[in-house]
Amino acid sequence: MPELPEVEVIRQELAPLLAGRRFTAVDARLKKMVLTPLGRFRRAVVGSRITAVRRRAKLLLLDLSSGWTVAVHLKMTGQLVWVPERGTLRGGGHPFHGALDGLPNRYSHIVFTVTGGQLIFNDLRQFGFLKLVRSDALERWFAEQKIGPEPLERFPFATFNERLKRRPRSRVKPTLLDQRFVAGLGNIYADEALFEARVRPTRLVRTLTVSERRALWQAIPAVLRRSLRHRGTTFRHFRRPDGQPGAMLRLLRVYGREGQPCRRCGTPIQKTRLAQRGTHACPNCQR
DNA sequence: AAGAAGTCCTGGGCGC
DNA sequence: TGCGCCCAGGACTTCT
Repeated sequence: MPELPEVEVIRQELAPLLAGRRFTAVDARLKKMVLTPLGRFRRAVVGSRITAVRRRAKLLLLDLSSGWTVAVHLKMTGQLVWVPERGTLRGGGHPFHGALDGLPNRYSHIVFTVTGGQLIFNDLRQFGFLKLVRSDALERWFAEQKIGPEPLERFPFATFNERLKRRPRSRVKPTLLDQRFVAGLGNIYADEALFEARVRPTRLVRTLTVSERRALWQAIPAVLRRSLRHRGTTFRHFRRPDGQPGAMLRLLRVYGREGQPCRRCGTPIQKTRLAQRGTHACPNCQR
């Protein structure tokens, strides 16, 4: 469930906490979470300094002084929590399934000891992963996966429209969710962007008018930036590195609002299933 | 080539 | 009170 804004919030908040610190130990309690052979992983990480904390798509990237980068994918329930040697975690009093109680706990699958604290990878559903990639081979790795353009960086309409033209027969929402089409959207912000652009999620790409394409192209970064300002959406599991939730949930316009009045026209928001995903839309203002 | 379905996994919420 | 079932969905794989 962490999508681009949530991963970016983690990056922004983790970067000053980790910059220049050194890994002194790695405790891989659940080995399958590390996609790299553990001996190699440990040799690259332990003793290395963290030189940068970056993000590409939904991947968080920890650049190390050893020339390696630890790529972290949180998938749906992953969390990266910073526990300082002295200090406390604030849960924020949000409804939560206990995954931050008493860290490290049964969901803490990887525990990094860092000078000054611990960096803990929690993941209730164990879908997330860590992978070691040579820093100078990262771009090649992204290219192999065909990860699409970053919507908050250079993202010209012409490129967006060209990409739409390549998949005329696809429905628009599955297209937005495809990381090869555009990087970083997940179920929440795909629904939010379609609402913002007043486009039905089931529309075939080839039927979108130029003004609808433009509206969608504008809506994507607008929705992501708005979430970023509010430090992301905490639906269940998303936590910032200090354990606090994001504040975007109550500002969402369609996601999670089935039956509630559309904020534009008052029509009850409908929830349907599209490509095996819960899909929220206003049946009146999305055409 | 697109789309449906299966896969990983746990806990919450529901009906009975 | 408790059991069985479905749902949540990121991204990959397999089948149609």
